[in-house]
Amino acid sequence: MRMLESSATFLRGHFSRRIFTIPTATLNRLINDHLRDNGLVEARRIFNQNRTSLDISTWNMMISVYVQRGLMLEAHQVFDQMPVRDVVSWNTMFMGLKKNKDPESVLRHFIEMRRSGLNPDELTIAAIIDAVSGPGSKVLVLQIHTLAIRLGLSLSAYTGSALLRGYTSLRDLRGLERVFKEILLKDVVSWNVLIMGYMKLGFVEDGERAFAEMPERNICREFKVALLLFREMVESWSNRPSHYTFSSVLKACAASSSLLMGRQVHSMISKRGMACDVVLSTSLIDMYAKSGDITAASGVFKSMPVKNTASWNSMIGGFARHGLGVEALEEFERMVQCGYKPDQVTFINLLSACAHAGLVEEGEKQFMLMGRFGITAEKEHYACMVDLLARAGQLDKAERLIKGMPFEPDFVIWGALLGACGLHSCLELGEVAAKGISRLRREHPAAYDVLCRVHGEKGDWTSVMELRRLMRKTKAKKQDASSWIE
DNA sequence: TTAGGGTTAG
Repeated sequence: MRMLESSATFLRGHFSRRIFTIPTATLNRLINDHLRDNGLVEARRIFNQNRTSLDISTWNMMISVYVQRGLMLEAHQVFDQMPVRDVVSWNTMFMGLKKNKDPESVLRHFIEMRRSGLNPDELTIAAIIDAVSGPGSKVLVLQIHTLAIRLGLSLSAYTGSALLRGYTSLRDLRGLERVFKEILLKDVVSWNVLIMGYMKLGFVEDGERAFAEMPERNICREFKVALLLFREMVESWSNRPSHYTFSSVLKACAASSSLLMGRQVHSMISKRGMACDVVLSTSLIDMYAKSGDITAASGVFKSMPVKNTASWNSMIGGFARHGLGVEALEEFERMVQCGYKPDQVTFINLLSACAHAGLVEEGEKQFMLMGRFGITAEKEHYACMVDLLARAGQLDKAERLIKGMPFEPDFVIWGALLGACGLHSCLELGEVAAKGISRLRREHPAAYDVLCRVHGEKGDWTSVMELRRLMRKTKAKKQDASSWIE
């Protein structure tokens, strides 16, 4: 460090007297050494003094350091002042914006990058795909995939894994398989993401249909394929399953309530001595609870030498799912006694446990006590409370709670109220909820259903017919698609 | 000089 400082003084001296021009390579190395040694202030000083003569790689490194420390404003400043930018400069910015959860800026910058005439590389494609992925972005994912194919980047495992995530988010099984086939050298990540995608889609879309079509007894078609892939991977030496692999597979087992496979994975984890991993154990609890085996979930939880908030949340959530409200409350008490700090999720789980078990008073009490732990009630907590009150038939109270909320009711809150109105055949409030949802310009799958049924029960067939007509009309509406990249 | 996949909820 002292050597670095003295060399900087030496160079600065010569520079100020304009005797020598300092070789760019030396300056670059000096700044890089400072950055590596955590000397950001000194690096920035040398950088600012010499910025006109610096290598593009040094500019990029400055941006990268700022991005890694979450200093996006500073990263932006350096990026904006660059005389020339290369693909690394753009990629580094994309990663920073992505980390900052700013997908719109990622896209804006991507378009700007294309206009500047630079071609994306595999890192660019991956960052963009991750930024645009989501159920409503079909056109974008397809466009970027097309671009990746044209540039020959869809063959890479790095880009491929992002594309796999993209197609999973579109719930596009065929797209998922096509991308996987395209990847030339599949690595552990490609396999993990594929397995995860298969499981997610298998559960949501193909579930019962695949189950019925299946020639064998206990495994749905997609799960069998995924299990075979998983075994293939376990057996191949270069693709040893890691913590990531097991965690993905467990999450997938949980999502598909695949207890059989979950147990197999559990024994693989134990055999490899990975049973102590907090994340894996938490995944195991979740898997067992979601597959219906709450005893096994509780067994894993009790055997954990180290726990964290997520583990407790997972256990409390498991009890909630099983309608074991009292157990959830008791576990929560133990959590607090053991000195763990509950977070937002803890209370969502706890309140939903009360809602499922009909423990109205206890739920209200916990809702009031949240502040003691420094947690402010957010929309999610209000949604649980609306659910709790409305399910228990206290619809007026639920409505009052919504009116008194410090924010506008959202889709989840109206949905909870709507569901309960269906349960208790309350037309008046059901219509309020349905109107609330339509004001958000959204469709609720149960909205028409609930209203039709309640109108039907009252013998109001004119309204039922009108609703059915409306339903057909909305369903027939097609989504507009437009191209705005390139 | 940039580097992807893991836990809890609704």
